[in-house]
Amino acid sequence: MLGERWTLLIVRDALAGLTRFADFRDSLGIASDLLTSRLNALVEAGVMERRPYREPGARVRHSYHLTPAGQELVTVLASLQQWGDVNRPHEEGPSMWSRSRSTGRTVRVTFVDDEGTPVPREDVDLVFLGT
Amino acid sequence: MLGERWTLLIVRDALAGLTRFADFRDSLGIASDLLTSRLNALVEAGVMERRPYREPGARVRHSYHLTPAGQELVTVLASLQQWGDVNRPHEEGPSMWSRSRSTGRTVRVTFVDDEGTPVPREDVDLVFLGT
DNA sequence: ACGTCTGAGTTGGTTTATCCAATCTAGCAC
DNA sequence: GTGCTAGATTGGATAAACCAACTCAGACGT
Repeated sequence: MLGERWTLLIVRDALAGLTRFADFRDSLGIASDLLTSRLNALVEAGVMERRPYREPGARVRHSYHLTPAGQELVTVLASLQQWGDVNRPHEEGPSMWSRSRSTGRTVRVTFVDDEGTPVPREDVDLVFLGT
Repeated sequence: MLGERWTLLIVRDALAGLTRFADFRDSLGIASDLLTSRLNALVEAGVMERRPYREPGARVRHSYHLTPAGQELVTVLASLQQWGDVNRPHEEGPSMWSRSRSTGRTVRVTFVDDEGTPVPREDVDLVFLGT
């Protein structure tokens, strides 16, 4: 579901604080029919929720907000960003990074064990069930 | 590039140890023309590399292996898996998890600050440049 | 040498998804 | 009523995915 085109980009923009249909459309350049379809799918999947809002002198409209489940995707987006930053760098440097809201320090995504001790990526093994 | 259909699934299977054309095709059920195209794109992008190999009594063929850059994607795949495990669980439980090769302990993906101290996801803020 | 078999692609045609522009739909202002 | 606007819908063009049939190269049996 997250693998469909545009979906993770919409989530990224939502993490950046966008909430309105036109904001997503203008930021991503996505066609409005697809944006409707993707937002509905995200709402259906419990990643985003629709909220009514009202600007003065305008009728009620909907805005789109990440649910807690959607906010959890920050880890996925940050790890993708981190990978691209290292392995496909832009000359202008990264256009996004992660930081602690409370301390202001830059943070990164990594593996930790059950005691919270970081584990280097080379030491991590994916274990698969089934075939 | 990673967002194209099948691409991350191929990487996941490569992390699971698959290396041969037929293995990827049979595991994923992908059409062989698309598999050719995606493997070429991954090689082109420096995520996988082609290696000649030879089974006894067969001609030389190619196998596909993750480069170091490709192996870095384990963090992305693990964070996606972790999200799905929590937010879209299967009744049979997860079909994949991460563990430390050296200690055997289960590991998870999380944010840490520059001292290696874990930072809870709610405290993490994505910072964007530009618009 | 000759024909057969097999894994790894290629090719051609169909189906599905994306793209794009034009159109529609409320509800508010006037 | 009429006009305006953001959000959404529709229809047709383009591109991507899908599927089955085919090619190709080399090893093997005889």
